[in-house]
Amino acid sequence: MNIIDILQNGVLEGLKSLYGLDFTTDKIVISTTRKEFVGDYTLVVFPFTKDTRKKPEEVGEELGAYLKANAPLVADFNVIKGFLNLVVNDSFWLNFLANATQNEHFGRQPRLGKKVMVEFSSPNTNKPLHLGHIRNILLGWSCSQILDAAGYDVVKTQIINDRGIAICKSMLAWRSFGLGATPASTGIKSDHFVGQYYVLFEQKFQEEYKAWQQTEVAKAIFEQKHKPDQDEHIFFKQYKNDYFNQYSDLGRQAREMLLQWEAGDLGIRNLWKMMNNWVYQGFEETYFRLGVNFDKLYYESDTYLLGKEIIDQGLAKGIFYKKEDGSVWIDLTDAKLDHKLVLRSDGTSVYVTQDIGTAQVRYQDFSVERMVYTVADEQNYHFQVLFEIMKRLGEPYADGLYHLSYGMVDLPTGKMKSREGTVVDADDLMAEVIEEARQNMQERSEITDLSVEEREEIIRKIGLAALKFFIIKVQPKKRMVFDPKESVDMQGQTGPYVQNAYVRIRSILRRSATNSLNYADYTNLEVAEKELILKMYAYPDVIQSAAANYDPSEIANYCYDLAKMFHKFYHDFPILRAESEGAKHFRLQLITLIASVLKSAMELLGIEMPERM
RNA sequence: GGUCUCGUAGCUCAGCUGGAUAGAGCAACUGACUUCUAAUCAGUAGGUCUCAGGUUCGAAUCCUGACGGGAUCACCA
Repeated sequence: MNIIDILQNGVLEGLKSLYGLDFTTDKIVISTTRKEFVGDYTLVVFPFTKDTRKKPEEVGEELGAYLKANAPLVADFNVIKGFLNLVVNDSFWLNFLANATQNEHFGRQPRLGKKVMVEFSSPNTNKPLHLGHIRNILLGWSCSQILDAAGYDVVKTQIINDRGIAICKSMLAWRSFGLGATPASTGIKSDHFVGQYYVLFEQKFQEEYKAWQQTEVAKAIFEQKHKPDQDEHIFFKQYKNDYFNQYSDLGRQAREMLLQWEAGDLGIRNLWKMMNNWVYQGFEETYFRLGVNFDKLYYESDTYLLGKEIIDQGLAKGIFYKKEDGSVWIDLTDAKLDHKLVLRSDGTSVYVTQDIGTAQVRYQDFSVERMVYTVADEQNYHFQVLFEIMKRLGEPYADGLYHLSYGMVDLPTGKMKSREGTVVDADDLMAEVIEEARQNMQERSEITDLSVEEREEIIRKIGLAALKFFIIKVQPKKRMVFDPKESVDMQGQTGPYVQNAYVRIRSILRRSATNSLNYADYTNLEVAEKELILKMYAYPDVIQSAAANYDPSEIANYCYDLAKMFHKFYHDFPILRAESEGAKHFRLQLITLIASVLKSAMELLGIEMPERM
């Protein structure tokens, strides 16, 4: 039982016995004591003043005395204004420390026997991964790890958007202008290779579009359709899609290719397979570098036709309705949403339809109770609609659907745009941040005795930690700013700072020859020592909370807090040269647990700890 | 315009279901390595928590409204 629960119960009993009053636990607010006051936990007594008709100080004194006499855990208390500060028996903390150090799974919950699927990354196969994907991947990955630690059986998945007009653009450009070049023949990483042809298509298309704008047809369209406040430049910028669909020769070829693909044209399918395989190879490398993997892959080319049957069934049940033109809709206005199309008039599926079908397939494949979709917040509306539809269809897992929505990563200049070449590439970014770590390392002498390989491994861990921590420490739903020109920080509230705390501890433990620890005579804990123990006592709750909120930033901030407390402790107190053997042994035990919690917590974020740095 | 979302120090961010004097880091300035790794620690300075109401013993936190940023409102995915 958690200590806060025990204290709450004690307070309940106290209120009953002292005043004959019954309260519910939600009125009993207990939090950790602020560090400027004496105590471990603090009870807010204001809520009891009304019923007891006593002053807060009086109630505090009486409750404190009761707890001290009746709750074995409570060693002492003091009252300041309306706050009752409780001091918990040191033996409780010493016990906890000993037990937690023994428990190699400390913080992790026992298996619940419940399955949850986490979807993340889900890239298009026409270009390489960028900074936006990195936020997505790190969130999805750490969420998976956190749910696993909270007792769930997690299936990590991604849906690969391997079909559609965008992929055809890359294919068309390669076929028209590639002259048979391959990643192998050019030595370019294979997903970047394909991405180059996507960019090339856009360039050629822009040229074509510019030329067309000078034609009589174009001028006539401008005259006829432009709004009063639009000049030619603005108008044609917005007209681009229409041009692509109606007049563009390249657009016509791309659409044709898509139709051939859908018809199963062998040549097109082979080209598609070849280029997609290039992309997959490149993605694999990037995922590997990032340290992530998946348990199951879904491909849009397999799922894009799904969902129609469910729509038919729902139509029979009256959940959907059919318009005269044959299109099928659902009315969600009573859920404050709009009418939504689910089947086109030609009977084909749209985006939601696919997602409805895919969700059902996943449920059939894994019988998961919950599904987490890691997708940027621009799709909030889509997921509201999807989840509402699943509820109305009465799917058994409908209540377990969650959209892990996150804000875009902005550059200081604004939004990233692939067309304007302002995208920060994932591979480049990782390379840069590792280079940054290498630069920093050159001013240090700590690991000069190691081999080149060992040093490189450490540098890699530090660089990636800086990048990952920077991104994960921000709450998912908030937009964040990333300046690629400014090097990623390695000092202060960063990944390397947390790693450094771990490394310092490992260094001490390497030097200490002691294997059996005996600190039975060490009974008067320093305030700083107790604070550290309290912080670690909270670790399991932090995991639970992060899992419940699908929020890895809670773990990141916890890591930073704990590392900060340790760094200060390290500075203020000797460990190997402590004032007594008891103190030394106790502190060795303490920092052993700190190291293990830091390592465990950072692992939940996908961040590796070096032994030295 | 409707809906959703964000607004805390110059910058990047914490602040849990309302609780004590709103906290970190970066940048600036100052100090601490013959002592367990200075990627560290300590200090100075920096705030009308966007604004206005409301609920409450108590509001950065909850409610309403305004202002500002963003997203979204396709027979695209």
